[in-house]
Amino acid sequence: MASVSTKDILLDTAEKLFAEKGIKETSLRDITALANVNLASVNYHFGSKDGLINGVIVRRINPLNEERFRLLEELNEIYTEREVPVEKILYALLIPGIRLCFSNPHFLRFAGQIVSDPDKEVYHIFVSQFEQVFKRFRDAFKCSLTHLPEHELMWRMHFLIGAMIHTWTNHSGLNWLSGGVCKLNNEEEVANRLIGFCSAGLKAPLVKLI
Amino acid sequence: MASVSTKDILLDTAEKLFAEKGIKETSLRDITALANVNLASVNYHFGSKDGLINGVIVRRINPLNEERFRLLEELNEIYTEREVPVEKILYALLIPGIRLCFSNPHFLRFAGQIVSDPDKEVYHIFVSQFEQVFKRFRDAFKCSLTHLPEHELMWRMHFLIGAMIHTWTNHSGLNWLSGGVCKLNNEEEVANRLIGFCSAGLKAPLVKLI
DNA sequence: GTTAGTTTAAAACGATTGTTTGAATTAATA
DNA sequence: TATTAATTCAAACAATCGTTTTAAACTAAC
Repeated sequence: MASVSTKDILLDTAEKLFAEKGIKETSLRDITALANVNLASVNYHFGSKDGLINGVIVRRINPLNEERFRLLEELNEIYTEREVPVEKILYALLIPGIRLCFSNPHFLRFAGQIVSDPDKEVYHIFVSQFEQVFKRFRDAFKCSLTHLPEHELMWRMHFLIGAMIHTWTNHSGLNWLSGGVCKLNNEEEVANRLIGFCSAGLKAPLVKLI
Repeated sequence: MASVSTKDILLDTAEKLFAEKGIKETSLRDITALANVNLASVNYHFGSKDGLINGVIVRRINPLNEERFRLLEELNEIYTEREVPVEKILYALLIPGIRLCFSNPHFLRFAGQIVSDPDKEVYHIFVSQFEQVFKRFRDAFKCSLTHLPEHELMWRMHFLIGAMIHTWTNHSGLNWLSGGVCKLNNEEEVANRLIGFCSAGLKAPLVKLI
């Protein structure tokens, strides 16, 4: 009992292989072989491969979103009556994911695959979890960007979410594209750059539509 | 001969199904059944499934990138000696993809899957094609954002690429997240919003790193 | 009209997939 | 310790996959 359970070993190994090889490209035999457990244990503990995928998601997603909400709550307590700076809200939204990228390089690469997978019902599990986050932070931004029409705000949130997800999944790609110039030294540095970019985008003057 | 060739029917059908169901989730039998051609014709015309995937990519990628370069060249001819506005460069980079999204809703959803797929060698085909685009536009931005250190510029390009890809793959997701408020009326409108967001991000003041 | 090259047809191949089975083993309980 | 429940194990299952094969049909040039 003091030792790590088969269930946890499966979750860890699946998370790692899903991120490295892709979800569809990873067979249950790959996972159980690397985890040194029996093939049937996946169906025993999780019911199916989809159950395992689901298990990998929920283990990380809830703490991630709770941390976002906690940070946002902290801001509301500090900035009573005053306007919360956009950068602070962005920090609450973005830093939990970036921290997770550094502490666990696997999960959010795996998450990125899910977001761009059009078929899976797993996609809806993941995105529906994000719906609450989107709404809470939309309301927070609304209070600090009062001049911005709501649909314009949501467009811009859409773009920043794209930058966020791409940072999750492809930060090794930037190292390559930049010829090694852009390195990922620490999480605060990445967060600051992303926040700088996105806050400017959110605060941009309204575009004149033709 | 005047009729559409089997090869083209296969490319069209594969592109459509890859985008709708996912690459791994689409079997050659799915494709050939919908295309009303024989199963073996895939291997005859393309050698393998990977060959077909490759065919779907190269048919669209080259015209896309050529259009980007053409628009960039036009700018260089117009703005001789003068600084090219960042918005104009962004337009050259972004509008070909957005136009493709509207004229062909399938391909760039398919492309989004490839970008977030860590395993496939198809990924490298796709990304290596983008390497030239990245470098050409990096140099263009460099001339118009002279105060910005190169590595900072590349970070910001990384973020805008994320916003771009997310716009390709998930613009239906925004419609859903926004509760139908954000609609995709026409390509120029989407482009203007994305350009507004990204140009502000590129021109943002330098962040002070701790 | 014959022939050579190209394309399609139907069937089968071998490999891999997620899943299930039933016995063996371990752990927990009383 | 005896009994029960929980877990692990090796093996097999049925389905699906990409690919290959062999024959038939078609096209175009001589």
